[in-house]
Amino acid sequence: MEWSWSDSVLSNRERVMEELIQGRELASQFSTAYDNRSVVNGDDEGSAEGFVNTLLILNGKESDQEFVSDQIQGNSSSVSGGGGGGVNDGGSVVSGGGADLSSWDANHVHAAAIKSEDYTEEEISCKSTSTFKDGRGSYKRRKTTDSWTRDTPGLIDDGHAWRKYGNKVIHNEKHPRNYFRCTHKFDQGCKATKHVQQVQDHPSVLRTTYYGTHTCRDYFKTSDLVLDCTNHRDSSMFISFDNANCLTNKQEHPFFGSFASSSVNEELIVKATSDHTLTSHDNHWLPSDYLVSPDDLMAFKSSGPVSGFSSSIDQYDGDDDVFSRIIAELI
DNA sequence: TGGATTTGACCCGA
DNA sequence: TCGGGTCAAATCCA
Repeated sequence: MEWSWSDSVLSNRERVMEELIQGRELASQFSTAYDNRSVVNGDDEGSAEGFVNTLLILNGKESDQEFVSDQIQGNSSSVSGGGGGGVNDGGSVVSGGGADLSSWDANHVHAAAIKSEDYTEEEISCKSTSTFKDGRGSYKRRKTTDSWTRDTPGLIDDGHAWRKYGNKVIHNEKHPRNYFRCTHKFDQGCKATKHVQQVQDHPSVLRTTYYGTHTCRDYFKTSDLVLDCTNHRDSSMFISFDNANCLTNKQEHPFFGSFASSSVNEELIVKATSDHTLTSHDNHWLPSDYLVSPDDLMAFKSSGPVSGFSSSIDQYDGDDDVFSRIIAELI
C-alpha cells in the first residue's frame, strides 16, 4: 500500500515519533495486560488516548482532539432508536485534507476509546447488547448498542450473510428502510443487524447502519475478526498492523476485499455513532487496520487460529514491527 | 421442498 | 399517540 505522509505529519514528525514510541510501549503493555485479562478498566484510558493522539497527528487533525474526546464522551448515550430515525444525520463531514486514517479506523478508535474510557465492565455488558423479548413484535428498543453507518454508492458485500426481516417506511423519509439480521441469528445467536436505506438526497447512495457485533464464528468466511469493531465489552483495542503483519491479506477477507475494491474510486462515508461524521478516500484506506475485541481473541484462542494472531501481537516487540518501520520511514 | 423475501401486525419507547 | 423495530404468516424462488 502506498503510504503518503501529509504535510502536517511531516511537520509533526518529532511528535509522531514520540507518540509511536509510546504507542509501541503501550502495545506491549496491552499484550501483557491482555494475558492478565485486565484490559477492561480505566487503566487503558491512557493507552487509548495515546493511540488517538498518534492517529490524530497522522491525520493532521491534532486540533480536533478535543472535539473527538467530546464525541467519545458523548457517545456513551443512545446511538439509535427513536425520533428522527436512528443515526444522527447532523454530523459534519470531515473530508479530504490528507486524512491518512480511514474513517472506519477512526470510528474504531472512537469505539475503543469509548469503551476504555466510559464503561465499567458491567456497564459494557449491559449496554452493548440488545435484549429482545419473545413474542411477535415484542422487543426492547435498542438504545445503546454500538452502531456505525456506511454510505455506499451501491450494494456492497460486507462479508457477512444477512437475511432481510423487515421493510418499513420511515416518517419523513422518501425511501423505505430495509432491516437485515445475521443469517446466524438462530443457529449461533448472532445479534448483528443492519438497516439499509437510500439516502434521501442521493437515491443512488445506500446508507447502511450496522448494529451489534457478529458473534457467529465462521471467521474465515465472514471476516468477523477484522471488523466486528464495535464489539461490546470492548475494551476493544485498536491495533494497526502493517500489511506485512496482517493476519490475512485483503483477498482473504471478503469484507476488505469487497469494501476496499468497491471503494477504489468511490468516496466512502462512515459515520460514527455520534455526530461525528468522517470521510475517507480509498487511497487513504488502510486495510491493515484491525480492531480486535477480547471476545474475538478468546474465540481465536479457543479455535486455533489464535496462534497466528498471537504471533501478530508478538511482532510488536520484534525488530520488524510496524512501529519500528514507521519510525524508520520517518527517519 | 427448504430457504429467502414480503408484508401487515404488534409492541415499546419517546 | 406516534413512529421505529421486530415478528411471523404468506408468498416467492431456485
